[in-house]
Amino acid sequence: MFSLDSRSREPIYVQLEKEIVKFINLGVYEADSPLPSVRALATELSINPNTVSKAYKNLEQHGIIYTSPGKGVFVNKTDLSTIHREAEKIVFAALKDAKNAGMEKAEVLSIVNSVWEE
Amino acid sequence: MFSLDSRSREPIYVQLEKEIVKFINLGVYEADSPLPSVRALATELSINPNTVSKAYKNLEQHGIIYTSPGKGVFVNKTDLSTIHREAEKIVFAALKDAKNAGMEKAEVLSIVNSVWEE
Amino acid sequence: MFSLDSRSREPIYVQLEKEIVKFINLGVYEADSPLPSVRALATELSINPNTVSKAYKNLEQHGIIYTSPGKGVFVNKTDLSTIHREAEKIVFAALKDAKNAGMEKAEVLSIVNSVWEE
Amino acid sequence: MFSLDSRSREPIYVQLEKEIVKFINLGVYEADSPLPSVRALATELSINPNTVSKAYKNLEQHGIIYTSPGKGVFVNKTDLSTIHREAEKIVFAALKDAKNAGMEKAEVLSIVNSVWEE
DNA sequence: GTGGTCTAGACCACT
DNA sequence: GTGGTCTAGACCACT
Repeated sequence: MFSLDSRSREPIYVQLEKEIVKFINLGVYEADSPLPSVRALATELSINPNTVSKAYKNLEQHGIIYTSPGKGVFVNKTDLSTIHREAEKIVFAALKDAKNAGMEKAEVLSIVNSVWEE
Repeated sequence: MFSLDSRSREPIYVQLEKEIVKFINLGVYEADSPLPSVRALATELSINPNTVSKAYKNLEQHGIIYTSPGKGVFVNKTDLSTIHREAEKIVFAALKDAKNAGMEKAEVLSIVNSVWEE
Repeated sequence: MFSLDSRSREPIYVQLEKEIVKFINLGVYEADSPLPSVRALATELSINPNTVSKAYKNLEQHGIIYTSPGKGVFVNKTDLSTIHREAEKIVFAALKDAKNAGMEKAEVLSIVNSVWEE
Repeated sequence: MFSLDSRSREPIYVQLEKEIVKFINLGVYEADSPLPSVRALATELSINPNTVSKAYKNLEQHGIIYTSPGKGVFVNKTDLSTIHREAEKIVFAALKDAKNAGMEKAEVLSIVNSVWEE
């Protein structure tokens, strides 16, 4: 299931959001598939229900999932454009910082390859 | 001088570290050049001396600068290998996340170009 | 609990770091044990939370503890190699100074015995 | 002449004191030998005269040198007992810390040998 | 509740 | 003048 790293500095709810988006992209969840309930997921991942709630709420605001009160949480028809735009911003910022830190274009390209060739 | 964005989510001391590294990479500061004193820089940037101190201390731990209490802060013979390795990690993580978020390799390459061609 | 000497020339945060490492070595804290919270320890030791934070942050940089913001501070799987190397450097420097100050090898050996025989 | 390291965290005046004591121990300076004047030494070492003054003053308080107003600074009949006792304290403290940090007796002995065998 | 960031301000050692 | 330590206190994000 979703893998989280409690030792990481990245907030748990952010990790969880990324994992869910990843699973949707991998096709594990299709449109209208149900996601685990807040309680169930919290128990399974041994984290605070508030943390799951926060992740779900954020994903809902991005239009990635929707909640049907009394029924549960479901995956939306996949429109990942907001997620996309955010990812672009993050990549852009990371690359700009890397350039300022003296990284060469060739280095970045080799990292890009290592990530996308695997 | 160093440009900071107080409204950014990124801590001021982190922004300051990046700015200083950038300036060193640009050749503005050479080995053994003095950096502005903690107090002077704090006044100029309208931030607290402790915040400047924190940035300087972190840069010192990365071996980028050295500080002589009573004399000031100086740029080290530039060994940016640790900074390099950190930048690599950050870029790697950002790209992995972007891939998981559904970003295509072509998209990243175009971002890489936009950053390095400027 | 941890004993500190506010009149010592040694900074409180350094004393605190040494005390914590000592306790870990004594087996008082095992891997993943929680350390007292920043606030709790500050109150108990009658020092400022920032001072505790500083000690914790340094120990984290040495890989001895890890901290999950929102959850607490925990002992890492004990890899004390960096601490070891630092202790070696300090001992080496102290002995070299002692030799230069005219101390005889026999004297040092008797000090070594007095420390390790207890 | 005396070697100082401006990058070290150890105050310059302390380094200077140690160097002078070392030279006396090595027999470079005998009883009643003149030491360089404050000004001359400050110029030669490119440091602040106040720093030299401070070192001389401390050595005088330890009975290691004496100043003859109008004549200069001279080495005393060598009674290094206070220096000795201080070195002992420092070594003792360093070894106690090292023990608490998990260092084994055997390790220390090998360090002792490496320092005294050379 | 938890730790992280930042400010304001004091005091100290060193040059 | 310089940086280092420490306190007091506010505010924020995360669980």
